[in-house]
Amino acid sequence: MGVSKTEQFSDHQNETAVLFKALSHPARIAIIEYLLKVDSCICGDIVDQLPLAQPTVSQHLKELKNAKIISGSIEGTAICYCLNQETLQRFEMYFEQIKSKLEMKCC
Amino acid sequence: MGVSKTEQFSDHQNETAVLFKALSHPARIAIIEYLLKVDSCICGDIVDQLPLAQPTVSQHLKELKNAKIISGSIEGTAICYCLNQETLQRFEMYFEQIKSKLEMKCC
DNA sequence: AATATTTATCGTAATATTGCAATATAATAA
DNA sequence: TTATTATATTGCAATATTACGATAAATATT
Repeated sequence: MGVSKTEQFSDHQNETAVLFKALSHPARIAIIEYLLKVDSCICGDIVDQLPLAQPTVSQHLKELKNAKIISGSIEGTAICYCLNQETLQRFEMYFEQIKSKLEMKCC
Repeated sequence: MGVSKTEQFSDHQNETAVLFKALSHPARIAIIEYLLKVDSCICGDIVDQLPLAQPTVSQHLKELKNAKIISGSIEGTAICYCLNQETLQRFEMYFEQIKSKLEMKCC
C-alpha cells in the first residue's frame, strides 16, 4: 500500500478495504468463478485451470484464505478448496446497505 | 500489478478485478461512506474529511471516477461529487449471483 | 526406506501503488 | 488585471504486489 496511512482510518474502513483487495486481481476472480462453476469443492486441479505457475497460484489461494473468502481442508495428498458462504454474504450485505441508503438521495 | 499477466484472463475477469481494486483502499471506502452519510452530493469538503493531503485525495477521487463509482460535476469553483447508483448496483448483482449459485453447493 | 505427488515457502526481479511537495489549471471575486 | 479559492497534474521516494525458479514440507505409494 505504499507509504500507507492505514492507522488514520477506522478499523471498519481498513477491514472493508482488505476484503476488497482480496478480490482485486483477475487470478483471484478466476479462482472464485471456477469454484462456482464446478459442482462441488475442488481438490487439486486449480493450478491447471490458471495461466500461472504453481507458486503464484498458491500465493493467490493464500490471500483468498486470509480474507476467509475460501477455506481449504487437507484431503489426502491434495487440498480441498471451498468458497466461504458467510464471507461472500458479507459482501452482498455491504452493497445492500449502500443501496438502501442511496435510495433516499438526490442523484 | 507486478509483472502482470492480465492478458491471460478474460475481459470480464479483468474488469471485475479493476472494479474491486477501486474499493481496496481505506481512503476510498471512507470517501464512499462519507458520500453516503451526508444527505446529498458533496461540493468541496471531501479533502477536509480525510487525513490526507489534497493531491492524495484528488488521486483517490480520480480512481473512483475512473471506476465510475462516483461522478463529479463542476459547480462554480468547486466540484460536486455523487455516488453512481448504477455501478454500485452492479456490485450487488455480482454477489447476488454468487449467492444463488452457492445455494446449490455442498459446503 | 525411497520415490512420487501435491502444496507451501523463500528469495528476488519487475512493476504498481501510495503519499505529498511543488506547480499548474480553472473559475470566481475584487 | 490581479488576487483568491478549489481541484488536478507532475515528479519522485517509500513501500506493496506480482510472478516464478528453487526448494522445502507433507503425505501417499511402492
